[in-house]
Amino acid sequence: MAQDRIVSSIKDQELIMKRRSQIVQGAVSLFREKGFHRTTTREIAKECGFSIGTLYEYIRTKEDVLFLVVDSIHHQVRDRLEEKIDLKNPSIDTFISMLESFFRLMDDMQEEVLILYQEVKSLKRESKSYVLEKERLMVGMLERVIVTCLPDEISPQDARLLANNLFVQGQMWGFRRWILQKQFTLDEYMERQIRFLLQGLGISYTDRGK
Amino acid sequence: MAQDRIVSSIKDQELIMKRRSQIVQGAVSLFREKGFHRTTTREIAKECGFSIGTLYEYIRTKEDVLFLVVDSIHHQVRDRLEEKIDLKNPSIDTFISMLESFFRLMDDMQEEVLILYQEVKSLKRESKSYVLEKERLMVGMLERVIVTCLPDEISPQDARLLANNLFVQGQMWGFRRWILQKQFTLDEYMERQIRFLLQGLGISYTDRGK
Amino acid sequence: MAQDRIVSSIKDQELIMKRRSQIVQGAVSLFREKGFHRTTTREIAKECGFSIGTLYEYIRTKEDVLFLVVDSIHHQVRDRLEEKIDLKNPSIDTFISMLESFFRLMDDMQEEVLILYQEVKSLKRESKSYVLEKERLMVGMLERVIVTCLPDEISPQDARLLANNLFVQGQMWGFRRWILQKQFTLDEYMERQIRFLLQGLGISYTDRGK
Amino acid sequence: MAQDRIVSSIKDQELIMKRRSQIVQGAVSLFREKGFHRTTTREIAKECGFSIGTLYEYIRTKEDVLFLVVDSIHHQVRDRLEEKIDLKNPSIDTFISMLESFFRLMDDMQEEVLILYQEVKSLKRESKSYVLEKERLMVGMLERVIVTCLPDEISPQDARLLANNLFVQGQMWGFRRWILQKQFTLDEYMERQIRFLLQGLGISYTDRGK
DNA sequence: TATGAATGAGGATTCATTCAT
DNA sequence: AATGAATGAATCCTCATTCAT
Repeated sequence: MAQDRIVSSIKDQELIMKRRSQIVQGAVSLFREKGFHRTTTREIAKECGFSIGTLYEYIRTKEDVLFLVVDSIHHQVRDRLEEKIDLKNPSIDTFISMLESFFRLMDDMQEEVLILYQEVKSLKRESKSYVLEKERLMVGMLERVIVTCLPDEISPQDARLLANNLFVQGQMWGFRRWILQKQFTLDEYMERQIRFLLQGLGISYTDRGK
Repeated sequence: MAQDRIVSSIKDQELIMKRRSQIVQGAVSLFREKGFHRTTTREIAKECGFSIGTLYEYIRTKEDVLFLVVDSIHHQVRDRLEEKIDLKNPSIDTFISMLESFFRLMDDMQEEVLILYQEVKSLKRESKSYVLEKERLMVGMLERVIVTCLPDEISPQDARLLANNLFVQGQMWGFRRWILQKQFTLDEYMERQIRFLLQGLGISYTDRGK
Repeated sequence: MAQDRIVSSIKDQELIMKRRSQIVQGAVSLFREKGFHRTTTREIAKECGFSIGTLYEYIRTKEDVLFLVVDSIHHQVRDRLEEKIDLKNPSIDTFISMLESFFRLMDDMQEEVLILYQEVKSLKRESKSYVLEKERLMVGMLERVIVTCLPDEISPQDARLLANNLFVQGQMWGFRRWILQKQFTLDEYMERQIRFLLQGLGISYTDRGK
Repeated sequence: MAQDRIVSSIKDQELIMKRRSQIVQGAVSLFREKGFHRTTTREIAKECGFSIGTLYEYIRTKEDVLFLVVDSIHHQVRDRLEEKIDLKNPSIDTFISMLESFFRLMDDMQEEVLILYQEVKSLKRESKSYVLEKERLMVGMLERVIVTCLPDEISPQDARLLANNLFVQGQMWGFRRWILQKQFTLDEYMERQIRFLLQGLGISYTDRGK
């Protein structure tokens, strides 16, 4: 559990959870605006509605806040993704609809994903490994979807690469919005990405999905 | 010209160019290592081999250094990309070989591209627009390659999206190296990405390229 | 009574005594390790086995803890010294054996004496006077021993100075242990100091004592 | 050289010496007043007449200031002591006069000695060893004086102990001034200490010296 | 032009103390 | 009486930037 990696001087575990979720909420909105480095711990405390001293009862360093934020975002993405994934009845149609859910999720969380993207590098080695491992798991989820739902055999290598492609294309919608969201609506974007993917796999893509 | 956007108190234009290229060189290697925020101006000056005072004769703020760096990287990428692009004899084969050149270029400059990726956000609005505009031009180059070399008509929208995909897949090789470069060699990676692209466009991809 | 100088919000006097002795015990071991300034009130509370809130029920400021500690050490030293002092049968031999007891006591309590030595300065003027007064009493005890046990008349001034010398030589064994305890065993040290003292007073010191 | 143990970002060596001596001067007067821990770096900077930033150009941590202070005091004491020591014509009379110089020196520098006494413990292990080594050297000087000037053979052990006694008696004049300086003038104090020392060594002490 | 000493606003973190439960 | 969460003033230290030489 990520929470356990951060030491607190508070004993009440529930309170820790509550306060930390406040911290994450406050910090996310600040990190969005100004990035991790330009945000001060005082601002974070203020945004959370408590004093600087209280902030430091729940974390040990500023980097801990970043770790909490990054970990929380990962959690959310994974939880929401898991919700949408159903491998019981694999078919092209369910495949497409899962991909759509994925793209919509990435659209919905683009701000958070942007943070993930730009600030993970500021974590210390150890936390970074932890976070990257989590990302690997998420790519793994997409990979499994691909392997399970597609009719023809696909090599594990190809599946992994396509999962990475999809993952990045999902993120790309957010971090390249300055170029993409001027050209496409989300639906257009999704439709095209999915079409290229399926055609790339030799699956005829008529006008299904959506 | 990007250089003109940064004021210097030095008159000699040639000297400015020379010193600034020293600055870029020194800064790039530091930014790679520790990122923009964790690099101090003193370190930059030292790395460049001159004093902090001299550094400030050629720039006005630390952000100027970042701008110079980012701009220089863009320049290099573009120059080296342009070298490889030849639209005189469009064909699938030249298309493939251009893409390969592109991937190799991104492999070669992955450190620099990473900087581009992670630090552009630290630029002030104005510089950022300038830089993003440059990136648009580069995507435009890929777009033109796609439109020109591929036999069948392709919609401008599709071309643009594919250009973005390619562009990001090139960068992805570097910034997701922790996952990709453990799974694939560069050649494997390129081969696969190109294959998926062509198949996605309905072009049979046998064993050409490379 | 020193205890009365410190205000508590607790009514039960016995409880106050009990808790304060816990405080002293915990604090001494921490002050030994890290000194007064580097020890936090939280650490003290923890070491004592109760909460920070409880700690503050029995003292008003961190300095109170230091005062309690210093006072308690003084008390111990005095009590244990008094035990050993017997002026009923004055003689050179009892003199020597009392001095030996004194040196052994200082050896035994060197950690505490060190605290006394290094931290008294951190007390506020008023507490400091109180503490110094206590020290004066202890030097007075040595002084009386000297005056009573030595055969020849000795001027009060000389007696006072010698008492101070002895007192500091006792402490010195602890706070200069890095140099003294590498050169001498306690017995050697005592034997020599006592010999010089007696000879300085013109009393032949053969091989008595111990 | 102690100065070399502290890193500075300033290049001009002479300036470093000058500024550091300012730092020492300012810090000594503050440490006298409030002790090391209660003195802030800002106060030190202000006392020295420069900004906090400038202070930190010449030191790296607050502890460095303490080290500079302690080292400088040691240096002064040693230099001034060395001046007075002349082992060319050893005799009881020169011995006495050297001891008197020593006591006068300790009287003159009692404030500084007090700092030495109370704050050395706040140094980190490494600096502390360095400082204690220096103190050993000073005790060694007194030891040599004893061995050289006294007529009868004296065991090295005894010489070492007496040197320590003298050293501490010198310091004691300052750090126990609240008790000693109320009872004795400096001359009385010296005269007595020297007398006891000589008699302790079996040397008849009439009314020589001074 | 080049240098590098000086500046001080700003930032992360600590910790004695309080007070509601 | 006991608890421990909350507070925020205080403190150390950094670093971008300036300017006299």
